[in-house]
Amino acid sequence: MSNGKVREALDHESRLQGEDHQSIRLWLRLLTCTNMIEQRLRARLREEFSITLPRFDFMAQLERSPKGLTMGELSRRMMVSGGNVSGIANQLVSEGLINRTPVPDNRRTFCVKLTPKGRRRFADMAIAHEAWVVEMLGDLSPDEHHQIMALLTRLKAGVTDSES
Amino acid sequence: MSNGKVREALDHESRLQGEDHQSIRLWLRLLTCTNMIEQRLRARLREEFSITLPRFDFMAQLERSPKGLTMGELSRRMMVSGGNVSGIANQLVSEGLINRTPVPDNRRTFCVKLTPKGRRRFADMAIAHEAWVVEMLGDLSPDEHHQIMALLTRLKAGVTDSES
DNA sequence: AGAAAACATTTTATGTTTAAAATGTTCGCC
DNA sequence: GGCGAACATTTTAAACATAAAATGTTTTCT
Repeated sequence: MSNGKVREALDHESRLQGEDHQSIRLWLRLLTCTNMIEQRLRARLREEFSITLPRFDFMAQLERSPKGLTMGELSRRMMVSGGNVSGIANQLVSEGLINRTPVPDNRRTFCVKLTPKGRRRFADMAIAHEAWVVEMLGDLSPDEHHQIMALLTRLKAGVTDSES
Repeated sequence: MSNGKVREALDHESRLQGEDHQSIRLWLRLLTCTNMIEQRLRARLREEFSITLPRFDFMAQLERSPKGLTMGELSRRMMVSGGNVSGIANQLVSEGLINRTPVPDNRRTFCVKLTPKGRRRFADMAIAHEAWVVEMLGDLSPDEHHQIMALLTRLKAGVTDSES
């Protein structure tokens, strides 16, 4: 955070216009954009497919890894706690959309995969989901897409670096 | 969503490289960045001040509107459901950090404000919170800040427009 | 081999979030 | 004035999320 504290101390009043405040505004803007999109997707998935966003995300991770994933890997990729993944998995298993098979050479882990039924179900949803995202982000030109991706890459790296 | 469905039908395989997929990737990147920052802030607020992020956000909204806000307005600004705001408000009232006063000419609404105690409490947290955000986003130059803000503004507008 | 550390997952308890129903209030309109 | 629609909020039930403890498994070290 370099000079944040110093400026805070020296210049308490004009801080509201300073570059520190800029970071807050950027963070809030980022949060707003993400929340808007997320809520829209959540509502539509519920309306059209009666599914929740976490369950959809879970299935999306598996679709992207046809060979299957462990619970821990799913937890890491979805950035949620292990217990949470465990609960969602139970529901999807009971609906017959995924299965948990033991791994021969490591009895601690499960390999989680989409069932054929789960794959079919997900395929339908994915087409609609992609269309919704394209509809929301489609106003940006390919060039703008590139720019914002590049900047978010930089941002992500900065956040990662800043972990103590 | 323009030509998404058409390309899907004509070119099922190369779609993975297409511009539709680009939108998905951008959305996922956005989500990842936001989640990373959000989880970091959530953990630190809990460690240092034993407060949750929603409660902090609630107080931040009130700090920004010294004249007070209604529950509905808070719900809209925080982009969470009304019932949620109601629950958080109850907790903050019981801790003496906010108060809910009836509005004379409209008995449906409450005017919610920070108490002096709430204002003092928030001030401490806000300084630390701002430092954390600056630490995470501070790697970006002022120029990059501007660019990404401008692009997110465009993005936000596009999302808003696309609501049926 | 056997103890201890590390690991992967599940369970438990607590708390948050949401959608939808319920409650109470205001406004428009006849 | 009173009926009904729209409004603001709270309550309720179900889903989701987390941290911490518990369970069972593997690895490491001696």
